[in-house]
Amino acid sequence: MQKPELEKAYDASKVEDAIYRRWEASGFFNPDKLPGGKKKKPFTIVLPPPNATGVLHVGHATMLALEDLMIRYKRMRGFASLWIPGTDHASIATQNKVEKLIQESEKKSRHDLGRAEFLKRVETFVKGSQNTIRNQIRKMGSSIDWSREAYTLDKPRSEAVIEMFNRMYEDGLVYRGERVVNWCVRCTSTLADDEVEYKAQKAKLYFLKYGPFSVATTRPETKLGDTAVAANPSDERYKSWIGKTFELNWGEGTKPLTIRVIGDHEVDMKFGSGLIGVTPAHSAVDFRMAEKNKLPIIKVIGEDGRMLASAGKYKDMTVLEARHAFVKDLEAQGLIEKIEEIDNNLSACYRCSTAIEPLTSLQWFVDVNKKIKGRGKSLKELSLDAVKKSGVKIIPDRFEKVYYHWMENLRDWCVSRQIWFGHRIPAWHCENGHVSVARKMPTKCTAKGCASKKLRQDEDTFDTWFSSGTWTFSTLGWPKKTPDLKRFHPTDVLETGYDILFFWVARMILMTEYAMKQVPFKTVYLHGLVRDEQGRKMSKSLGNVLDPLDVIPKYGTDAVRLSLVLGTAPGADAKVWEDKIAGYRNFTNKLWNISRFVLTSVSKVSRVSKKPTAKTLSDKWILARLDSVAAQATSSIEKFDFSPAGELLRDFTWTEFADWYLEIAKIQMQDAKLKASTEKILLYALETILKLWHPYMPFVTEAIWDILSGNAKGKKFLMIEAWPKAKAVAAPKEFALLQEIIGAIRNVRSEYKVEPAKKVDATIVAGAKAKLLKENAAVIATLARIETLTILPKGEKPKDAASTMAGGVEIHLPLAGMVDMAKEKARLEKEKENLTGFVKNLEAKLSNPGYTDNAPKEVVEKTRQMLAEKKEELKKIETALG
RNA sequence: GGGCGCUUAGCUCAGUUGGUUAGAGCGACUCGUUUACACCGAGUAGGUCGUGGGUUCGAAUCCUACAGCGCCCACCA
Repeated sequence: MQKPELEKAYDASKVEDAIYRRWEASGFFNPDKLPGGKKKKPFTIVLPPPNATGVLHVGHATMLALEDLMIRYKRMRGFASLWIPGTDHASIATQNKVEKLIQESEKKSRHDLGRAEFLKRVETFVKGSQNTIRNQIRKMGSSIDWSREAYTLDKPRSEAVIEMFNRMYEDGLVYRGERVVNWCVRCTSTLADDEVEYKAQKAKLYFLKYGPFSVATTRPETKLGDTAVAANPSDERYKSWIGKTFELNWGEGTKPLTIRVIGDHEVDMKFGSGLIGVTPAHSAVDFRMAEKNKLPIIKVIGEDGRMLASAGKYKDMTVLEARHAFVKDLEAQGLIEKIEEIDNNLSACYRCSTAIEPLTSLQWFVDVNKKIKGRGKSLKELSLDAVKKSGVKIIPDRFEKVYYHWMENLRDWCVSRQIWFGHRIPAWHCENGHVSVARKMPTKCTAKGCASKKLRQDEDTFDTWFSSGTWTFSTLGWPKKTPDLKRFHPTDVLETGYDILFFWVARMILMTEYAMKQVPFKTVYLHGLVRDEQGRKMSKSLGNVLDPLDVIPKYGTDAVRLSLVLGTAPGADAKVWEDKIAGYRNFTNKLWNISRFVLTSVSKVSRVSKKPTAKTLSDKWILARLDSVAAQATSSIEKFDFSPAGELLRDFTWTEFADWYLEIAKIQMQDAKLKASTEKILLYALETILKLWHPYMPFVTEAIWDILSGNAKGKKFLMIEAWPKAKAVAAPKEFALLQEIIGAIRNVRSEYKVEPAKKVDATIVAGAKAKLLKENAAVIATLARIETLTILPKGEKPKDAASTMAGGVEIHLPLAGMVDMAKEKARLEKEKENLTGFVKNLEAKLSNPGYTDNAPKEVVEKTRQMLAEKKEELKKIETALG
């Protein structure tokens, strides 16, 4: 065949899109279409569905790079690799985004548009987002099965959500109740406990005259809804009061309150005055006290964040307005004793940062503590068992503890949201106030003794995590018993950011254990946050956001992928910046040029898949290293150590293969006897290296593969080639000697400022190693740029020569006229000093019985050998110095 | 208030179960257009491994206390 032509520099932007199209057209992203695919063992990953709120950021790029790496690796290992794509409707996030857009462009609120029109707008927006996301996923080179794409709000997933809720309802795990919930005033919706964020702030602690007491509070306005005051039962100051009631009057325009004094062990005697004004409607803790003590509940804050009529003259004021007005009025009446500044947490909505109002509301809850019929365990217990007993492994494992802690303290999950965009709750209210939960709208009310036909569906929608919690099995067809579900569930790996361990990972485990009686995945691999070079979070306001779509055209997808995978560890935040990507772009180019050299210098380009025979020491060395590297990389990848495996591959490819073997191959190919075997080794090594790199940098490796396999019969994509199988073997030590000698000569040349192009003579006094060195004289001479290389078993140091020691042999470079003898002496003195220290060190060690008695025999033996060698070297240097 | 993580060369990070005088990439410096690659090659400099104590023949590695940075959890009204 013709010699292939390769551009001098690899230009990723010219080849990537075409390669992706060919991959996609091949159908191999779908495991069923792989040769023999139906019989292969499955390996499944579900893509954590990106929110349909817009574009993917560099965190998503990390996720895609890691997941594609695993998927491609397993595909090459012979698995039916299935990676399922999809998007998440992300109810609150998406609704907020669209509301903002409409507000900006049309100055209209969602209420101005009405539910139906608003939802239409959201759907249009989502379709656009999904297209952007699909395009970005393709750009990253993701070998994902587009034929199985899902969306959390499409029909099959909606059916799954409805089925899930109905089953839970039938099992008595779902209830509707009035509880204190986290209420976002801006979103006008509830939030789950973990959807609330806390921000440290300075707050004023007001000490109020509170009937006969003094009560401290940071939220005076809520005191208009107090129905009790709580003291620690062992607090001597208030003990006698417990059980008594008194009248509390906050002044004109407010309603007098009847306050009961209750005892509660949760009250901290040391905080404030040791008393808590109990506001059952606006504090979860107070609500529990109210339940225990059967206290009345007075709601003073409404769902719009304004005071209710129960707040008297403060009605319709916002919470903050009411606080100011109320404090002013109290001051006027002399009811404020003092004001202190304290540190506390402000709770805020995780989607819009608005302050959260705890308030009572009638909502749907999932009971996590109730034992499930026929299972004997609660959802919480099942979820704990999944990790403790059923073998869900979390990487890094410290997150297992975090998971347990969260799950153990989990409270009932409020799943209803007052959001328009999402799955409507499958519950219907009748005119008589009954509720019917069903899979589809019933013809009449299902409550006993009621047959009302006037039904309207609950206005609320589900928490977005209630639907994404079904992701591993709803994407495979549940509740239908599909072949996919049977074959690919449980999935193998869930790869996602540690920031959604609770939101999503925990919920998936909970819902899957319930619905499937299976774990959703066997391994959870958590990646960290991507930060900028200074370790700051990337954000629009800081202007430090790195957009994958900006850097891909510049450096290529492979370089971007490498920069996100190498130098990072699971669960640890990673820093990424443009120069780092540029560095990996250089490496892609290096690999390209390595290939360019191999493919253009061999006499015939062909596949060499079987390990060729080694004819020289260098051949033996590179083949042994190749085996070891393949074996080590494989075992690292199996352990999810992607970064170490990649670094090993990079060091091997660049340093050992390119800098050493390619240079040696140039020499060997000059030798007619070695030409053919060297070429074979080059092709074999290149082929193996491309395979090993493919999961990390799929584009450049596939591009080279395409040239390498030319028009060969049965040509296949590298993507579906078999992963190299190899056992680690020890590389010949003799090669290290060559490297040492060459390095030492280069070093001396550099010290004496011998121009790299200039050839000099050299004499090596090598003792027993002379034979070996003579066999490899060409390699030494060429790589060290020696004109006449003399290798002797014994000899004297020539005059006016620079000398050095390497691997136990003496090297003399008679740099006539170039050697400054004083300088040469100084250099040797320095080396002597160095060696003397080292030898002393070793001797001290060996004369210490504590060491020789306790250390393992091999270690001691190694030290002895080292000492002998170094002593020998020292002697030679001393001789040289005269 | 609890818990977790990090602290190794100017920067980003490796350092497996404690065992040569601690490594890599980038950056710096010196030299070089050797026909794969200047997105390159050869070489050099640079670290008492956050601090104090302890265990050990031996500690970057194990224990302990402390400091700095970061994160998570929690009902301090």
